Amino acid sequence: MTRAPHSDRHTNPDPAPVKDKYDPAEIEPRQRALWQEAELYRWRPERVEKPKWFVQSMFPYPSGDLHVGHWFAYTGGDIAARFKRMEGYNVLHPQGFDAFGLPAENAAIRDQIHPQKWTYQNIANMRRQFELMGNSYDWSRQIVTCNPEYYKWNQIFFLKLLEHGLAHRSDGSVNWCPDDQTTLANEQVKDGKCERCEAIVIKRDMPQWYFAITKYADELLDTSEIDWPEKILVSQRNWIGRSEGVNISFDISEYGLETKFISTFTTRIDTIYGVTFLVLSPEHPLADRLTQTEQKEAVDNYVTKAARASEIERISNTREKTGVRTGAYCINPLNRDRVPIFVGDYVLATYGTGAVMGVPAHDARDLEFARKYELPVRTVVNPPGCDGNELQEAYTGNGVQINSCEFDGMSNEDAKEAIADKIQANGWGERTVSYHMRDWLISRQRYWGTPIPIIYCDRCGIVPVPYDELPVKLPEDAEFTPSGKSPLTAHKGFLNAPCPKCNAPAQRETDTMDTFMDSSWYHMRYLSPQDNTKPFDLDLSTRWAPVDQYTGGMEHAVMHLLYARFFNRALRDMGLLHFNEPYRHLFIHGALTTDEGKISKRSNPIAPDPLVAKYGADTLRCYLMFLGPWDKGGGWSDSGINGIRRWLHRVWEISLRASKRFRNGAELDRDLERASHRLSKSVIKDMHAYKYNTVIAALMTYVNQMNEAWDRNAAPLEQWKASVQRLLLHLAPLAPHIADELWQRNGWKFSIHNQNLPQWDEEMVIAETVRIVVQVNGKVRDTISMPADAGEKEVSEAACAATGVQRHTKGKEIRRTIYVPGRLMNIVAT
RNA sequence: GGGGGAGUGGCGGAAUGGCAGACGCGCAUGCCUUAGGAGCAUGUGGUGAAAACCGUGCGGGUUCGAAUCCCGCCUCCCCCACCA
Repeated sequence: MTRAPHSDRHTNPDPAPVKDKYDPAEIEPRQRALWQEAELYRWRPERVEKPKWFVQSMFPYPSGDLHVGHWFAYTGGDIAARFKRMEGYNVLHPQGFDAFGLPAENAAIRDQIHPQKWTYQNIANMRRQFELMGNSYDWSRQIVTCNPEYYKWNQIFFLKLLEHGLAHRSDGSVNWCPDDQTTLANEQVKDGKCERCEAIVIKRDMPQWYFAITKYADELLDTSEIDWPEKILVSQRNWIGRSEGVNISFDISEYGLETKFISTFTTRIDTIYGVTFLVLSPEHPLADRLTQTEQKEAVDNYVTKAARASEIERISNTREKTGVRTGAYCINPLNRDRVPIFVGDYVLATYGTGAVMGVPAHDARDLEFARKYELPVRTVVNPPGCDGNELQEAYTGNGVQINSCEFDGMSNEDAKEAIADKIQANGWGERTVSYHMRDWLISRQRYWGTPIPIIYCDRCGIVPVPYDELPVKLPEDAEFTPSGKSPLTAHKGFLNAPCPKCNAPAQRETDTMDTFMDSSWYHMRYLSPQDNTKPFDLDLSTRWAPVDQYTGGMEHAVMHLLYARFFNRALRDMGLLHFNEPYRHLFIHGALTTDEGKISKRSNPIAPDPLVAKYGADTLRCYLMFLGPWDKGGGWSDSGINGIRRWLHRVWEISLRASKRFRNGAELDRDLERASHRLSKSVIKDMHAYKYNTVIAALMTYVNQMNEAWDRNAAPLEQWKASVQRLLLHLAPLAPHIADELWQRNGWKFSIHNQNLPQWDEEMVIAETVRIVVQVNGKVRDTISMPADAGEKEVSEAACAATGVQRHTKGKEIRRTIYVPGRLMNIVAT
């Protein structure tokens, strides 16, 4: 229903035809059609005269609908791309879909819809929603990772990694539902139970494929080639978790097993004389072997229970440290002490050697454990100034060795080296480096992912699928059962295949790859998305890589971003590309939240579409960016969106005002001129820092200043037009539709998005006179107005004479003055 | 538990050693209007008649000067190996 235009029934001082009103619903689709027709955002690699700028936002998972969280993330990326174009760069800004993953499979089970159909429906819908945003993507380069033309390259990379010794098959622990006989993702485990059948979930080992990221651990610690936020670099360093220490063996030969020693890793070999017990992880191969008959039942029960706890639970310091005696003992090689062996779940099988030496005096967790099981506490590093009383807390700092035989009296730092030397000399162990990072487990017991191109043959063993048979495609007629079991294991046509070597009946690998495989190299695929002869173009990649600017969310701080760095190096070492780092600059935007937490598909999506229908895409874009700094995120509420709409209406009106009715001034309006140069200075500076909220604030201020200039009636037409141009040019990256519409309505050449940034002149920023704040003893007492070029002496004299200053210096002696040129004068008086 | 970030008016935020609260929301008053979830104008941290004083989570410190730097504490949010 259309409302009657009431306004022209009444006296309107300046009646405007309806079509001159700002109507986003009319102009936004029209502008987007013009851009598309002109192929405005198509990447043109042949334009080598311009410097290149590859700017990429982390591609979305096609979960169904874009929510305002997506808009928040992708608007910022688009603004960055548009700004770089106006700075004169040749910009590539692509987009795609990270289309493999668990939700598609869940939908298949729940709604009996094929994951492929579900995924492509979602992609179509999200493409439509993306286009509403008006982002400057080159959609001709869209990639979809579940397309066989894409995942074929995952399979080829997998085989190449295997050939180069960078992929291996080893046991790994999974969440296992004993009722459904299937692997569960962490998110499918609710309170230790299977979310489908409520059976208690256990940990189970099964053979899985890994990539040898640990071989690159030290290289990944080198971040000299990348400009990333420090918080991300810190996260990656912590994740890699490099620590230097000693592997030392404790003698268990008295039990007559083929294994004569338990190896433990410690970074504190200086505390070796303080060892009063030893703890094995429940998964440790010796845990069962060493357990004495009378302890057997207790240990078995404990190990079964431990298999149910998650890793994060287990290493939590608030959780009580528990363990159980094995009844066995081992010998500390340095002092021949015989110490008891426990099994405890605060020790992780995956870190170090899966066994730790217990030094309760110098480790908080060990102390807690020792107190619980009444084990002795022996201090071996004396804190400085210690009076010899027993320590109340574990002491982890430096000090002097005591109770440590010939090392007594040394600093513990020196003792670390001396003890390590002695251990190496006697063959009890060796210095080693341990990493917290494990190899990258890529196997997933799922359907909706890249099939791992391997065939298992009884005679030939593990046989790679030959390159000319790739891709190994997902069968389309798979069945999705409520148990969640991988459909590939039940699909005879997929499972059974002849061995490529001996042609005997054999079976395919039914696991698929982690979706982080897809995202480890996708940026390169944007350069040649339709090329079926190679994964990416070596020449283009050499010229266009690395990605200059990558933006995304904090949740990818470690895994995706570390895997991509690893993968790039692996490709380099296999001769497939010639650079080290995939992403040169990185920007991590914040998250939009509601009272219920972070906005996401899973928790509380807020749909942008109704807001676009009511306010327009430009208003929503600006509103989201005006909420706060892009890297901080913030709380979502639409309570202020109307303010942005009002402002864009004012931009509309002020930009078209002169053509209707211009009140000409004769001379340049100096205040407006200064405001213009100041605007460009602050906008350009803040755009480089992604501070879009203050960019918008500066533009709002400028609109107010233009209105003041209009009221002064002082600006000549040319100056006014230049001001409108400047306003629109700086607005264009943020609100691309209205900026281009107004640009064209003013008769300027299509498109505003092909224009260069306005220039500014530092001399024009400086005012002729400056207001100087005058303080007495640090408190503001007056302000004075001075010529911009006034010297300190003149300012000081004027400041002392100011009435507000006089009042507070009367009867006092002026000790000194501090002058901040052009800004502030502080008078110290007592 | 570990790692990261943040605490400023009624609200979102600005200011990173120099006028605290830019810009906007909300609110108030006025104008316009048959009408307004529209538009325009003015005002808007607190106390106070004023002068002035107080004020950036809390307590201390450095400094001529601290939201900003340092020390100690409190609170909240985000991320953490099969969600992507």
